[in-house]
Amino acid sequence: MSQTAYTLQIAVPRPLRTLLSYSHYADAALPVGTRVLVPFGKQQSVGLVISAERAPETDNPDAPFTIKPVDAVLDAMPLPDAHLLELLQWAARYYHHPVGEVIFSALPVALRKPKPLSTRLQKLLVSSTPTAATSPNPARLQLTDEQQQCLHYIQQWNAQIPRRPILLHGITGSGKTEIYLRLIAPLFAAGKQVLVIVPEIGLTPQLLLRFAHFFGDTPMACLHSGLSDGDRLKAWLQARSGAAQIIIGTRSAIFTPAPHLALIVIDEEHDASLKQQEGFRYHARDLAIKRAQMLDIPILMGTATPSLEALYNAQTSRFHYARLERRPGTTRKPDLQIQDTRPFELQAGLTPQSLQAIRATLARGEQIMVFLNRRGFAPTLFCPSCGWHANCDHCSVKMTWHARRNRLVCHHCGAEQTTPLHCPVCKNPQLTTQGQGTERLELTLQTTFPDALVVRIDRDSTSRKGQLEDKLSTVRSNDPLILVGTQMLAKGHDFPNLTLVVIIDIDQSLLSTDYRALERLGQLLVQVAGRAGRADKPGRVILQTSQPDHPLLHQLVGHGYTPFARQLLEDRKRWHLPPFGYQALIRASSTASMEKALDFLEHVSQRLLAADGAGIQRLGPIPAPLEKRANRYRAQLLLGSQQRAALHNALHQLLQHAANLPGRSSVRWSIDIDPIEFS
DNA sequence: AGCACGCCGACT
DNA sequence: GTCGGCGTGCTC
Repeated sequence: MSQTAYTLQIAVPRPLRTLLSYSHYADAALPVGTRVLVPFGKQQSVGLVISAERAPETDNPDAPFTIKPVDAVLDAMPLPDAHLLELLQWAARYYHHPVGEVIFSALPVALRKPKPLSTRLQKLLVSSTPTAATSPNPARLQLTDEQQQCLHYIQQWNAQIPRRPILLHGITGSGKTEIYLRLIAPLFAAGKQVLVIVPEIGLTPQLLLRFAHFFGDTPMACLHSGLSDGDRLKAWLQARSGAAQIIIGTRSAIFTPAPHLALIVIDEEHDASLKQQEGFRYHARDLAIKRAQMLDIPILMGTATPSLEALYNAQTSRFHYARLERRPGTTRKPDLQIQDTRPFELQAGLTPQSLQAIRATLARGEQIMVFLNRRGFAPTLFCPSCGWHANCDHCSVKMTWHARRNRLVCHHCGAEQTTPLHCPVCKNPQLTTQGQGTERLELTLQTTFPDALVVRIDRDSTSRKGQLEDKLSTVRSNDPLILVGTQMLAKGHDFPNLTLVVIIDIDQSLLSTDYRALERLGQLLVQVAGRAGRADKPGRVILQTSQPDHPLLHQLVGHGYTPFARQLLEDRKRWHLPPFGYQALIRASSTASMEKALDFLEHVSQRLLAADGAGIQRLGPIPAPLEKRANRYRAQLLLGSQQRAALHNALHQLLQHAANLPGRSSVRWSIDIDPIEFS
């Protein structure tokens, strides 16, 4: 039997911006997505077939390289399917990231090595015709009229062509999950699959429980960071085969293959953890929208605090927009008030009114949360006599003092050192701490309220396994207590007896130069405030600040999130900032000096100007807000344009030359499309 | 990313 | 004279 010669385009997991050509002799073309082993320079590499076509009869005599044959075919069938590969290639172009790195970073780690799938795991791949799923658990809540109405709208929209993504803006506790469940349930009888993306808060145990309870024994695959490589691969293969009908996971789960995918749900659409902040910097929400569009399936994004991008898309009718404004069971919204800290001598970081409110709440047998987004005891250790501050040796930041461990810790690089007994400069033995951290807050609250139970929840107090669960169950016992915590407490948890939230130290965000800081603060405040007053008890939220007259803070407190966000959008429009303009951030870092990083970006900037980038606004190069981190000097160049295409064309041209930009070897550099983090 | 090649400083 | 530093180039 004569075999046919094929030319394959192969992606390899290296920072190459092209595919490589290999030859292969076989009876039939290898399917797209098949893993192969290929010769690569002096080494071998795993590779993935992107295309296969019949090789020309005669070799091109002046080809710039010789085409080598693949060494081996690793699997009997393709792993990512054709649709997923198309999405990944689109993402590689959009994010200007090397295609092989994009593709392989989307695969489970176990598939990045040149090792064939074991026969045991191959069995998981055998495409199962999904059996008619058991009907969902009938133990369901009755929908409220508002929820019913909302569900009805969404179902109508989903029947319309062309489709639009749907933004579900529902206040905390309004029952967004109920809507998700009822949209998902009808899909299973037809053997369909659904993909649910959640933020990384321990994979939202309550959401997971809710799903498990509602859908009974419908096969579910969970993909989160706690999984071992083996378990992750298994879950992935079950989704790939069609056997797992509910696929629920964090950011990277957006790359799970699902042949019968019929709906994508993005929970907490506004959440920053949906954007990868290293390497291939994709946004899972945006890729989900693209994926749904490619498959022509519905996509639903839920949140209590929509991103400005999503709100703008709703305003301009690119998204459908549904609202849930009522909490079932209670009618009262929490009472929000701003508290000026300036006239008072703070005790434990709290104003007399806040302390009084805490005392009264404890007396009623209810719970309080004091929210402070800074862990440790004190953010500064300094010498009052000569002014020395404990700085990190590796970063341009002050170190945080942790009392329990009696150590200085850098929250940026993790470096630790023992607390000095004297000032290293003037030998003064009286070193002083300054500022508030959750550790100090816990201690001072305990001293102020000696009879109260004080529970602290932050990264430091929950690092041991089971510790977080223990603390959460203490809170859920509903005994009166004071909860002290960071970010970790902002979302996903439901504490029925919590009726007072005190938020302290938000001044940093109000004064920040980062144009996204206020949006994030607004989202955080609303999310934290949403913890107060569940069930039948009214909630109260006290916002301590030394900027009580900040107009946007008033907007938020007085009129709520939507007018606040509209105001922010007006500002963004005026300055042509996203979503009214498009941005890309080029970062460079050097171990040698700031100069090196800035020089490199200066070359980048010149190249852009010389190329078609004349219409691109350039801000920088400038040192990054965090100038030095983990021994690397960091600089950035921010690019902006009102035309997305113009920006992307300029970047594309720039990258043609990226391989020979001067200084490229001594700096580490990266491109961030649609950046949301500027530090 | 890895790996080789190449061109200058301080070693037996 | 050569060992090895890392700046540069290449992988079908």
